[in-house]
Amino acid sequence: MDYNQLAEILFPDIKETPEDIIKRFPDRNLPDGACVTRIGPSPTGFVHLGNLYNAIIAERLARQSGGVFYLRIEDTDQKREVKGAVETLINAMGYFGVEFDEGATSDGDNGAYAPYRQRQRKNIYQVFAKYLVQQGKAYPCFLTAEELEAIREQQTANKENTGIYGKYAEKSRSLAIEQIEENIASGKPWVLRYMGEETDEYITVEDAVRGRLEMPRNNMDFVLLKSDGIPTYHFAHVIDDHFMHSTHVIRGEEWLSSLPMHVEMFNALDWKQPVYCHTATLMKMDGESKRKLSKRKDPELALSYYQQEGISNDAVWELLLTLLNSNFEEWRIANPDTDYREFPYTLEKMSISGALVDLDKLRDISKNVICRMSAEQVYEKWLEWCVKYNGDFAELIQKYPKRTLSALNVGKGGNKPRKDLETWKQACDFMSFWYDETFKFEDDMSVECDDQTRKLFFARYLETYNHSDGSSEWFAKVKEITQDLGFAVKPKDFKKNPDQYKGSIVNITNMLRIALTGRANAPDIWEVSQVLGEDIVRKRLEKWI
RNA sequence: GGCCCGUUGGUCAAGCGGUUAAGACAUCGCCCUUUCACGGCGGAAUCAUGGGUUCGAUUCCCGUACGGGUCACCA
Repeated sequence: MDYNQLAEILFPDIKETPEDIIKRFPDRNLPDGACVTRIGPSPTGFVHLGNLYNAIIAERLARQSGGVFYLRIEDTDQKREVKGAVETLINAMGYFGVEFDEGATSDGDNGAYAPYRQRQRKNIYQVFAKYLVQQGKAYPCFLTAEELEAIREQQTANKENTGIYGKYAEKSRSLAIEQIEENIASGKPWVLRYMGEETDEYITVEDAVRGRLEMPRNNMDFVLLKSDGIPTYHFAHVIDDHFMHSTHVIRGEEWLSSLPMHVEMFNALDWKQPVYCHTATLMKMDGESKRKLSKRKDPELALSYYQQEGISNDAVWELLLTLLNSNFEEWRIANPDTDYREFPYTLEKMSISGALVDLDKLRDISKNVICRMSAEQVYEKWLEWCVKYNGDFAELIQKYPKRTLSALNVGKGGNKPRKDLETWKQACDFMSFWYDETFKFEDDMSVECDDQTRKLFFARYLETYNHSDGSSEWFAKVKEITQDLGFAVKPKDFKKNPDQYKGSIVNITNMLRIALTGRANAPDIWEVSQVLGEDIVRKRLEKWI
């Protein structure tokens, strides 16, 4: 068989040579040790936690080494493409603070290795497809879907491996050049297959997160180019990561089983393999067992879930970092105020078993993240979220900016700040008592004491209330009333001799707190009163007399 | 089914042949406190399993079980 002739029949329009392509995409001029990484999502419109997880690794590796982090759109499957998906992806990543140095942008491409959308790189792939044909390493295959199906059935029945290899490849491989020419002339669809070798060799790959991997060498005649001339993932990955000069390929472990194909291609083209980093799959607890997070069953898989729930982007990032590097939490405790971007991320510390996404843990991280922010930052981020997801509350915040800011400062002083806010969504609920518009009773004060005591207390309280009292003056008055009402001023006294008192100061202050804030869980009463202002305080308490 | 990957408390995990098997979240108890929270102290709770190798295995090797992935002209 004359491979050059075959190549011309298959790719008459391809005039460029591999050398031309090599010239178009010269080496990157980067310092030693700089990592070039990327994410290569398919534009399906669904961005999930796993995308972010891998993106963070790639981003960290590149940024920490002074390298490049880019976005490549793997749109080789037209059927699954969703309009606007690239923009959705970039926005979602941007929300979580992931920015690209180069690559696809919402309206084009940015960078010297463009295009960054695979469908636009068709020509590049075909140059190498043609080259492989010339080398006798690839051939056209005219098998129909039905024929393929029949082969698969036969293989399943024989308990053989499925796929095109060995004797199953013979029919296509043995086609005479005249036959191929005729098939093409008559418009029969064909795919380009790699010429696999029958072999029982093993290959070893040093995976940067999993260590040494051993697997059987590829023996499959896998598809390089689909019938529309667009490459499969396998072929596109090899070509793109070579010419975009990726040093590290970070991807999920579901790619592990196709690794032999990729190794085969790098060898066939005599190119250097990138460092592979196969990451663990994110899992979820389902009843008794762990399972992979699924798009349909688990809303928390979608990145948009975290946005809707108002979970701060920093919190999600920190959660992922704790899953990614087991020493992150230690580092965080040692460096409570440092930006998480300063954390020295390493591949060696990566876990290789599937981590469970623990929403409890996320809440805890989120509390701490928000606690670390200044009131101004909280104000800004919370408002930003509200504008998008809770318009009513956004209005409220903007109607009372001063009060909101003061409210956010309550409990912040001292070295043991309160950690009331978990998420922006929860903040709307927790903060509702600061505004008459949203004030409501969540707890019942009637359990604290009888109606008469209540009336007496509030009457006395308001009578003696002086809004300009300091915290200790104010509390002295509360204690005085408490005592006069026959309640224990010290909770311990009540504990010791419950019969001697009608109750304890705890009941009184609980009642006061509920009257003022509508709930038992709220910050310091005096501070709250100061922020609320005398009018509101009086108005809320008067009704209980 | 073939091939591949994995398995330390409820969860995330440290651990690289000899440890009282870290730490975090959750949970429980106590303390602090005007409540709640915050904080502090403490408790309960883990090496899937059977064989080797070894003076000694959570750690190394083999088998088994369990979980996961993959076997497309999807990525």
